[in-house]
Amino acid sequence: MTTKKTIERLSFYRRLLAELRAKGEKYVFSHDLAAKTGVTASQVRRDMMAIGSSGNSSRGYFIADLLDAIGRTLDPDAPQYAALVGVGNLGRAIVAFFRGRKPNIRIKAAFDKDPDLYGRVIHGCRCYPVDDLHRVIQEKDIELGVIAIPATDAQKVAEQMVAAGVTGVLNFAPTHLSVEKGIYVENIDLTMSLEKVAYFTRQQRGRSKHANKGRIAT
Amino acid sequence: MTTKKTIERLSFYRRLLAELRAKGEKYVFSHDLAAKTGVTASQVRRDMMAIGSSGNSSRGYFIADLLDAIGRTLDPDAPQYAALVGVGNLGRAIVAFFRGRKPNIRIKAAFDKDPDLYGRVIHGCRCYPVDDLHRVIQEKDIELGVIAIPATDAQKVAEQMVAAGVTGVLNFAPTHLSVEKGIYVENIDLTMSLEKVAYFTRQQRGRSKHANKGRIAT
DNA sequence: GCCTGTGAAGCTATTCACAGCT
DNA sequence: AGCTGTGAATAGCTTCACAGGC
Repeated sequence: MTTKKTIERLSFYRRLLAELRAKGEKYVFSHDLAAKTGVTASQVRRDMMAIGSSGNSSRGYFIADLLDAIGRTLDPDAPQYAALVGVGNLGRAIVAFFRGRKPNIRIKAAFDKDPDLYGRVIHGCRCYPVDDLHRVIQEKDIELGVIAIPATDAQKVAEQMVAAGVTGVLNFAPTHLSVEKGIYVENIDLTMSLEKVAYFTRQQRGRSKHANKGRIAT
Repeated sequence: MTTKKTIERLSFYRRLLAELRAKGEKYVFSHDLAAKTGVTASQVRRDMMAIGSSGNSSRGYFIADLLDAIGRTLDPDAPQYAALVGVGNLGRAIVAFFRGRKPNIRIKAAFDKDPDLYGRVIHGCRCYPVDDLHRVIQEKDIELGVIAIPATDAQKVAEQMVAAGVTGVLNFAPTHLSVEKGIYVENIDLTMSLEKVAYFTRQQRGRSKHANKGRIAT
């Protein structure tokens, strides 16, 4: 089975592999990839197994094969569209960040309650009033939602999105979204992450042994 | 032991508890907190145990006690300062986001290689050239770093930060930072998170059973 | 000799289930 | 009756270690 943690690492390996390919490399050993991504060699091999990719004892893994296999797992066959709610500082940064990055996963509409934004195009993405959320999501065939608004309004917006047909949400609001089964929610909580860094940094003051290095943000 | 996952949940419980307190509530049961945060009641009780907080069978947990105990665990005794590198869209959003949010964890300086920014104050945070990184980090007694620059430059900047005395890093660059033991690194990878949402959303198309709800971004 | 693929072992995290309290 | 605290059970994830291949 392709588990959550494996999916995260695949996304990570892929970037590395793409770099290697760009450098003209053809093959890679599990321990190379491991060293570059900060995981163990066994882990890399297990992950490759999980996506049905296999290497060869003398040359390691064939990079083109790996990239194909990872693509088959991670990339949608048909494009998937996302809508963002909350065109504040964070929302704009998110739109800018994803612009053109993944051709098959695109933020196609942005919503906000500030009327000054209606009709404006922010980093290539058109803004709509939240009232049009249902209509626009359905018209544009959007299935992913990105929530970048204060915690107080997040639950309501999530419900509206789901009602309109969204089945996966990336939530930046520091609150638990309660949604029906079958809707996938991924949370990114900036405050929590910073608190975590601050906490473990304090823990490590002095005794620098058994370092508890954070990994890929899961 | 207070493990990584527990720390994440504590940060989360705290927000809920603060809201409850604001509403005038005095006590809370583990299953209430559980329902509101999307974890199980046992989990809540285990977490409270981990920070040495205990409840009472008839009223549940005393909210003020929990908040104290969580604060003792999560909050630094003395303020901890952070520096951000990369005053692009994302960097600005991060600075704006944290501004005034945690009095004891503050972003005190921002660095960028764009000379137009030098001396400017972005969302209350002064910008410096990256060349001044070492000096400013030492002068301002900064121990946390936030990296919001492209992957290509991230490793180099991380090394400079560590050399200047930073011991914990929040990394938004989609790359593995290789740092010496004893330095804590927490990664937030936006591309990966969106890919993950897209992936699991596809998995759930059709069969909506055994929903694989994402939790707190770990 | 050094690599992959993988069963088995080892860890870590979560949930169960129930004794004990109020 | 319904809650907390917690040993024991379970589930999930990672690493070990080694057989087999080039």
